[in-house]
Amino acid sequence: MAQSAEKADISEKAQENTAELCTERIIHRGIVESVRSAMPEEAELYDLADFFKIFGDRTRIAILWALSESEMCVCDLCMLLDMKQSAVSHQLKLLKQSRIVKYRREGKVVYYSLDDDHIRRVLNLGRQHIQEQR
Amino acid sequence: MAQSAEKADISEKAQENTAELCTERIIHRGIVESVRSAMPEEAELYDLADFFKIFGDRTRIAILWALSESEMCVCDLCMLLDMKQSAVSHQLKLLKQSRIVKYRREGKVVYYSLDDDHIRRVLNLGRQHIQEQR
DNA sequence: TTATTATATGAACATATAATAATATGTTTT
DNA sequence: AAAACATATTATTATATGTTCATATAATAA
Repeated sequence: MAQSAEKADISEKAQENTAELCTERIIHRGIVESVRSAMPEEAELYDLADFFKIFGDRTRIAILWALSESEMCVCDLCMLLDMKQSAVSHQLKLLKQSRIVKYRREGKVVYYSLDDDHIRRVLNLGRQHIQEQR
Repeated sequence: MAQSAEKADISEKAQENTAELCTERIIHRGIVESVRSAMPEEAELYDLADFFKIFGDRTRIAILWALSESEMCVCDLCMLLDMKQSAVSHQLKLLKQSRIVKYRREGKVVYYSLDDDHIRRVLNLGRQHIQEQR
């Protein structure tokens, strides 16, 4: 009843503008509704994606891997990774903003390290995963 | 000796072309060398980054969150996420290629689900992390 | 067979992102 | 104070990525 009403609604919309909305029919209404109620808020989806996005770059993974071995300064990272200082600083800024690394200053030198063991655990899960896929 | 030779070499290059190489001085040679020996191969860095990259998108996170609740077909996902079917299929293809989701066909309908508990653990670690940051 | 439905794919476009060059900032040393 | 140095930032450019449209494929029903 509610279902056929909605179907009518959908085909109406489809006539107006096929491109505007998802005009698919629901196949498993019950599942869709129960999953919908388990979905988080928009902001949480974006935060979660943004968190993982940081790990999704070769340069940042290299930096994180290095920092998982030892605290390092920017200059050391440049040399290790054979990269321009500004490129390294850019990535460190992102890592800093996401609270994935922390830093301490000692005179002119800034030392970076992993923010907490949480980050190390995420890294290790990823390492495990790709090991298994080989 | 080797060191001063290298320095001379670097400043020479710097004169020719400042942009060519990392011209920074090494501050902590010992650390750089020991970390260098702990770094993985290039391919492993890329694989790890590619793995996390998949989680670094709102749409894919939404799909994964949904699939962590229940197996779903493409059509259901379209309705749940209010997205075009082709957009959903494109993302499912990426998830499939990375072996993050698996699928089974039942007639015309294709059901997707998380590939293994590994994926669920990665997701949950991420969820925990952003919870703590709030 | 043809029609219908569910999903997949290719190409194009718009946006996001990483690296670079050039420059600025902040710290120490002289 | 000025010079030297380590790091940060801004603007730009090249590349990567997500969504859309159009179309293709696969399975079922008539």
